[in-house]
Amino acid sequence: MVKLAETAIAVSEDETGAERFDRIYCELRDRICLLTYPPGTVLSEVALAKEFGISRTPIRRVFHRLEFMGLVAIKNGVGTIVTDIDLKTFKQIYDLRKRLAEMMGELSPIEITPDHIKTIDDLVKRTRDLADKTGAFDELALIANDLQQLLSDLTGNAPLCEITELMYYRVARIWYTFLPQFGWDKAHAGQLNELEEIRAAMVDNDIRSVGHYRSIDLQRMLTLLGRLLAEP
Amino acid sequence: MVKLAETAIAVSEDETGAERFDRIYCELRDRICLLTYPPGTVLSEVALAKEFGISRTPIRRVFHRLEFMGLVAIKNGVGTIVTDIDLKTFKQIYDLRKRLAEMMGELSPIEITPDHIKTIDDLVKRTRDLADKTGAFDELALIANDLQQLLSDLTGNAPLCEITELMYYRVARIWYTFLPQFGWDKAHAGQLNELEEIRAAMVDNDIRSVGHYRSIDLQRMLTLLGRLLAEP
DNA sequence: ATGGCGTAACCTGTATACAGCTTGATTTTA
DNA sequence: TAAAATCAAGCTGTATACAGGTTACGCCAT
Repeated sequence: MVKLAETAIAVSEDETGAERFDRIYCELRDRICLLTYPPGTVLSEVALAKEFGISRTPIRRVFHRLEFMGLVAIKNGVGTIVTDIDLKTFKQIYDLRKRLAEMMGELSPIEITPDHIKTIDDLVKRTRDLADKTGAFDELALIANDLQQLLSDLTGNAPLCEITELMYYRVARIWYTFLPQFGWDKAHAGQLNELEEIRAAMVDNDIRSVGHYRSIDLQRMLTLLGRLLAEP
Repeated sequence: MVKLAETAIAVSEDETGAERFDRIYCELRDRICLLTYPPGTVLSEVALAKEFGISRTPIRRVFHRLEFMGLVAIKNGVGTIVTDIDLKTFKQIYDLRKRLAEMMGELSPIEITPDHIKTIDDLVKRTRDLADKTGAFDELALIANDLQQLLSDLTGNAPLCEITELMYYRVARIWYTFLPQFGWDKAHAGQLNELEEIRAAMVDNDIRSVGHYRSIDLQRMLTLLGRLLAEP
């Protein structure tokens, strides 16, 4: 059973409409990214409406947002289907993300605060604690999500931040699909290595290097993947 | 009276739902970008529903898309308001667009076809014909839109193409706001110059230079704007 | 047995009534 | 007179019934 971040959050009584929209949107987005809904899954408006105790209308709004994010395809008369990504597009997005990562340090960089350091320290610790927990890929994925969130906070150029997140969530589930094939030790070591590189750059208040390391790690991922696909 | 591209297009009888959505979306997007609906305008769901002869539901879908594109802000109980952009965000987007333009030639560049040359030739001609038509800023804007469309066609990396367009439309109306302040001759000469530079690069089948010139012109725009804002 | 057709089940799309929110004008009250 | 409360108008948000599209199953004819 996949543990979802939002599951534990109690729904407040006086939740506003926009808040509820965000809550459900993030919930479904995470379910897709963590493969609770693997590619090809048909999502039902009525079923989800019932689950969240509302009508189809707000669910449809969330669906259209997910469609715009590229996570689902809405087909009239058929259903709303979790999308898959072909390898060519996957590589294109990774190439793009590498460039966007480099830009993080170059376009309106911001100051790194102790809070940021605290966050990255926490992520490093969480990852270290997973060392012997072979196969906990879902927890690795949650850490990756939080790292992306941290990098977003470090991105001073708001539109750059926005499209970086867009591209991250668009391929997150595909990355997650391949993760187990790398083997636990390699996957875990890779994540830990990236976190520690980024942490070191953050301690030096060197955002440019943060982006640089991120970019290198994306390339590393591409290389690993290429090797994996070439072998069999 | 602003001449809109879609206005002349006859609505086909057997138009599918998705086609109608695109048609209305493009129509409203252009109205916003060409300042038919200047920033601050309150758009009415019922009025537009009546204009297009449909109910509020599909109009609402278009509104939510426009909101996601950053062109309107939907406020419960108030209305759907055409957004404005502060100068800081404007500059951030231009900085970003400069980088994205450079990438066009570097990420999966495509071959330039005679059709592409034909399109740019046409744009150059249209611009030349405007030389003595002082004050035809709206036609200049339509040409700028078509140029952006052409550059999208030349972008092999699909996600890059997508976010480039996103950023273009987000600031297009702001650019259009400042255009008259440059004076007709300067605005017209600038546009023509960009088109001819890009055309020359295209004839050489040199996409990298196409992106480079685009980037340079975005910088030129920023410089002009900075001078304009510094003077008074 | 098999090919084609019709139909039922299920999906999204649309229209519409109603609820909830915001705002500003109007009325009431100190 | 001024300030506060009230109300009305207009907006978006939600729920729901119905329309339209797609698919797959089953039936029938060949």
